[in-house]
Amino acid sequence: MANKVKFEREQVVYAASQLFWEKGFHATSTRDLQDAINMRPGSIYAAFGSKEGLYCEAIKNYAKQMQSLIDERLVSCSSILEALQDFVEYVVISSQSHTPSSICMLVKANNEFVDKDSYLYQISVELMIDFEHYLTELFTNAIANKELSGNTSAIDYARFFQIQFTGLRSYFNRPNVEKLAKPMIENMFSLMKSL
Amino acid sequence: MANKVKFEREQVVYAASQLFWEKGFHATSTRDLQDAINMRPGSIYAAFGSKEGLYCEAIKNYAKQMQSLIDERLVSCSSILEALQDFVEYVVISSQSHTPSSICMLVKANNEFVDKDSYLYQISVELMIDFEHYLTELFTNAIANKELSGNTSAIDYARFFQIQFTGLRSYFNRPNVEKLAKPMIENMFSLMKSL
DNA sequence: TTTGATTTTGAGCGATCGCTCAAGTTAAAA
DNA sequence: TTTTAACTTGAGCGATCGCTCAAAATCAAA
Repeated sequence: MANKVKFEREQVVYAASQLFWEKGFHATSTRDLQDAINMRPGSIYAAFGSKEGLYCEAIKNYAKQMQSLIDERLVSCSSILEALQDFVEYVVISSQSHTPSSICMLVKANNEFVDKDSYLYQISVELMIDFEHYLTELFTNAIANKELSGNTSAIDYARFFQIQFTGLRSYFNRPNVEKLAKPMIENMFSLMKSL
Repeated sequence: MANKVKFEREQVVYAASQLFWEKGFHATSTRDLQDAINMRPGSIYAAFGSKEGLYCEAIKNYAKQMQSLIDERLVSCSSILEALQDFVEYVVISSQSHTPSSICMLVKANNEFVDKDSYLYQISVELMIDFEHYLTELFTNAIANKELSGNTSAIDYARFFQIQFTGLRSYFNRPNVEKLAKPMIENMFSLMKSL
């Protein structure tokens, strides 16, 4: 052997994800990253290969963070829809002040990487599809639990959820609309239940 | 006097808006712009002051393009809701192949400019609010025409429209979902009519 | 200890960035 | 035709970009 790495990979990737989430890929410089994760270029490139490599781990880390937020609520809430609504309210309302951006990092990535052949665009699509599958499982269970009618398929509920959620997060990325959030989210869920 | 400018400002700004819309502000280099608008740096900076100055004119031009798309349809369609639905179908479906991005340039700008004090972020908010006011007028008329119930206020219809529209455009910025668009848009409008 | 494989460091490379400005070109006014 | 103010050109500036690599530091094994 000889020597061991001195950084905590998980912590470093998390810190990088926060910065990339806030500023996007292009507007985040490697100098910004050096400061944020407290590593020198040589170590960064030994560990992650490139700015793109680090971004790739960062965005995957972000996707996990999102799912964890839902998973926690599935444990503490008494129904799947309640957990989802609590999750949406947390993301759109409560977390605003201590989160890098109102906008989903996957959506930001999907918007930013214009070249459809690029690796990072494809990763963004992959992670969004993963999330849709995850939601579809939840809605499958919600239908089985009679929380939702079976008039709409689980995948269509998942699509509906993603569109509403993305639309809401986009809408609340502007000043002076905070008070509208709660009723709009309630509206989203009552619409969903009426599908 | 002495000499006259040799470029058509409107055409140049339009060409710049297409490039900025596609690639975003940070990923568009001034060399890219030079090629796209066929001007040399000296002329560009004499006419627009800075990359930011040109972007500013470009995004305002984009907002006008959007409103024109609706205005045209208000003339040719027999109701306001029909015009809006045709507009949404055009943007989400028909225009996909010859448009720089599925994503609204205002939304892209709003996502990209993180610093809330920056001029370009504020412009993006301003233009979104302008568009919301424009929509509110349309929905005011639609309510007066009995195309929509008066149970919901015009501004709330406008907000609903923006959230759905943004969510849809985001959803369709991924491959292999084209066939879902038409029914989803129909769903959006039938939901809106049921509000 | 000493050794030596491994990791960390940071000066700095070549490329590209946004932008400037002196020189050349143009055309209305004299 | 000459003058002259306005416009266009493009070489290139200083700054910053993503990234490299030789040297220094580190620590398990000998």
